[in-house]
Amino acid sequence: MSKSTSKSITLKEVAEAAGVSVSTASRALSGKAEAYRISSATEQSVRDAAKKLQFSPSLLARSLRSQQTKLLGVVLPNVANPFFAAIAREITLAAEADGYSVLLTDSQENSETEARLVEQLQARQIEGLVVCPVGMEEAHLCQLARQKLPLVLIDRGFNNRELVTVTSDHQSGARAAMNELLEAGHRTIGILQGMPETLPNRERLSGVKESLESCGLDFDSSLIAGHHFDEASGYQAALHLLSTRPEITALFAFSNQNALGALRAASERGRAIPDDLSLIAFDDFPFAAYLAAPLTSVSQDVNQLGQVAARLLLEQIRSSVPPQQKQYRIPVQLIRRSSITKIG
Amino acid sequence: MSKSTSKSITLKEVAEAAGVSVSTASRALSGKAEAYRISSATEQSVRDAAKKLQFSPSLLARSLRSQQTKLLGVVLPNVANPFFAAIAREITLAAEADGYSVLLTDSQENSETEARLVEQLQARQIEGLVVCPVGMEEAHLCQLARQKLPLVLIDRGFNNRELVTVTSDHQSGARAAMNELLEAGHRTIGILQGMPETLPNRERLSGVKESLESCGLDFDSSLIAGHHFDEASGYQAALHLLSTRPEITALFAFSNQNALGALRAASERGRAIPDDLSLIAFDDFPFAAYLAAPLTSVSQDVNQLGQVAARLLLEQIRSSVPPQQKQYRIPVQLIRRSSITKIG
DNA sequence: TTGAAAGCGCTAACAT
DNA sequence: ATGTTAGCGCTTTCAA
Repeated sequence: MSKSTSKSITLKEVAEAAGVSVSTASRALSGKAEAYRISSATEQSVRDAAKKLQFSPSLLARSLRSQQTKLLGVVLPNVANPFFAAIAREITLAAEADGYSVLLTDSQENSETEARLVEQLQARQIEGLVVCPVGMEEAHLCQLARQKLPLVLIDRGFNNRELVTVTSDHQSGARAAMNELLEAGHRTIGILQGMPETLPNRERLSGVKESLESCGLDFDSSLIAGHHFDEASGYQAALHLLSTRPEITALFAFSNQNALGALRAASERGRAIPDDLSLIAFDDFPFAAYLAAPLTSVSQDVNQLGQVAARLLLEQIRSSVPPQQKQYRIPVQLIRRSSITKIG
Repeated sequence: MSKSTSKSITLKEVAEAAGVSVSTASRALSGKAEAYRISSATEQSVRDAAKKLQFSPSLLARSLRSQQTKLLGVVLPNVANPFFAAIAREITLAAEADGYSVLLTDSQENSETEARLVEQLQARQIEGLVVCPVGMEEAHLCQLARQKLPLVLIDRGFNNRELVTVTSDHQSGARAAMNELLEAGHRTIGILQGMPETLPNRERLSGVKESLESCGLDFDSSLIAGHHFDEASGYQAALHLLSTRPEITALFAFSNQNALGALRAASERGRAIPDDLSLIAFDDFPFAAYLAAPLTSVSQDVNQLGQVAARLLLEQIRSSVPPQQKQYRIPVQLIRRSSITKIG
C-alpha cells in the first residue's frame, strides 16, 4: 500500500543516473550534443537514463530561465457560441502545430472581466494574444501593442488602424443581404441589430445604408431594433418592430441567434415565413437548410478568420515585428435558400 | 521615438523603490503583512511603489517556487463542436472564479494526439485535468490518476469505475427515445450510431436494446449503421439503411450531427419527415423547434455536465483526495416536438 | 519588524 | 568533451 506521491523527475536526477553533470544532460537532451561535441556514448547514456526515469522537463523552469513560455492567450466574449468556438479551435490547432499552448478565457461579454483576464494572461507571460474585444475602449489594448506584445484582434475591432485586426467583410455582406431583399421587392425592412457599438454591427449598418441609398431609399432608424447578438435581443427587437411597424415585409437579422429570436417572435405573431414575412440573416449554420423556411444567409468563413488570426500572431512572434498590413478582411458569401418571397 | 521594450517590473525593483528587502516586499504584497507583523507604514510604501511601477508578479516564478501553477488542462475531441464548446466554457468560467487558468487543447478525435497533449500539459505542471477521451485505451489515464493528478473524465469514459466520470444518462435517454417511437407504432427502426467504442454509444445501444426487449421485439443489428458522431456518418448510415431496409419507418440518430446527415439523406431519397419517415435525435439544439419537421430529441444538460466536472476537479485539487463517488450521471430530458408520426 | 540566503528546475556563459 | 556556476523571479526558512 505504498502511497507513491511520485514527484516528477528532474534533470538533476537524470544527470546523476547517467553519471554526468546537469549541463551535459541538458545539452544531450535538447539536441545540442552535436554543437557541444558531446560523445555519442554520453549522449546515449543520458537519453537512456531519461527514458528509463520517464523524465519530462519542467516547462515552467525552462520558461522562467529562457523567458519564453510558448504560451498564447485567447480572450473571447463567449466560448460556448459556435462562432467563437470555431475560432478558438483554429487558434488552438495552429498553436499546437507550432509548439505553443493556449490559455483560453471567456470575458462573458464584459469589459472589466476582459481587462482582468488580459492582465492575468500577461502575468503568465504569454508570448502573444488574440482577443475579440467587448467594448469600444481600445486604450488598454493599444498599450499592450506598444509594450510589444504581439496582438491580434478578431471579429470585432476598432477604427484604430494600427491594431492588427482580422474580421469579415461585414459591409459588403450586409449590402448583399439588403440587395437581395430589395430586389425581391421589399421596401420596408426591419433590421435586427446586435451590439450597437461593435465594429461588425456598425459596418453592417453602413452596408445597409449604402444598399438603401443606391436604391434611392432612405435609412429609417425607427426600423432598427436590438442591442445584442443573442436570441433574446432578436426576439424582443422583432416583436417590437412587428408591432410598431406592421407594414414590415422583411427582417434582416444581424446574427443567427437574432434570427432564432425572430423565428420565435414571428411564430408568436402568426407571421409565417416566408409567406407573411421574409427573413435573411448574417451567419450561416448547419441546420439552416432544413428549417421550415430554409434560411437565406450571409455566411462568414469563420475557420478562415481563425486561421488568419493565428498565422498573423505566430508570424508576429517569430519575426518580433508587427505585419505591414494591419487590416484583414475575410470575404463573406451569400447563401440563397428560400426564406425570401418576391413581392410587389 | 523611444522604442521602449518595457521589460516587466520585478519584485526586486519594487523593493528597491520602497527601500526594503525583497522578502519584505513579497510579504507586504501577498497579504502576509499581518502575519509577519510588518509595520503598516512599510506595507503602504511597498504597495505604493508596486502601484507606481505597475508591478505584476511573475506567475511563472511564483509557480516554480511554490509548485502550484494554478493551471488546469482540458482535452476535448473537437473544440468547435457546440457540445464540447459549452463544456469548455463551463470549465473555464469555474476555473477563473477559483483563480485558475485553463490550457485548452483539441485532440482532433485522435488517440495519439490526445496522449501527446496530456504529456505536454503534464510538463506544464497542470494541477488538474479534464479529458473527454477518444479511444478505448484507459491505461495512460489510469496512470495519471495513480500519479495523484486530479482527473475528471467527461462525456465519454470507460467501464473502469475508479476514474471519476461525469456523463449523461445515455441509457435512459435512449430508452425514452425508443419508447417514444415504439408507442407511436414504429416497429422497424433504424439506428444511426456514433463512434461504436465510446461509452455514450455503447450505453445508448443498451438503452435501445432494453426498450426493444420490454416490447418483446428483438434487436436487429442490421438496423444499425454509422461509425462517427458527425454529419457525414449520419448521412451515409441513413442512406445505407434506407436502401437496404426500405421498410424502415423511423430513424434514431445518436447525435444532432447524425440527425443533420439523416435530414440530407432523407431529402435526397424523397422521404419526407415526418410523413414518410419519423426521426428522433440525441442532443437538442437551438433551431430544433424551427425545422421543417420540428425535431423531437433527447436533450443533454451540457452546462450541468461541465459544471459538475469543474466542481469535481476543483474539489479534488483542494482536498487532494478523489471524491467518494466516482460515477456521475446527469439526467437527460425528452423534448417532444413533431418529427414523429403515429402509424399502424 | 525586517533581512539574508537558499532553492524551485532549468539554460548558458565561462571555465577547463 | 564536460563541469562549474550564475541566475531567471519568486517564496520562505532561518537569523537577527
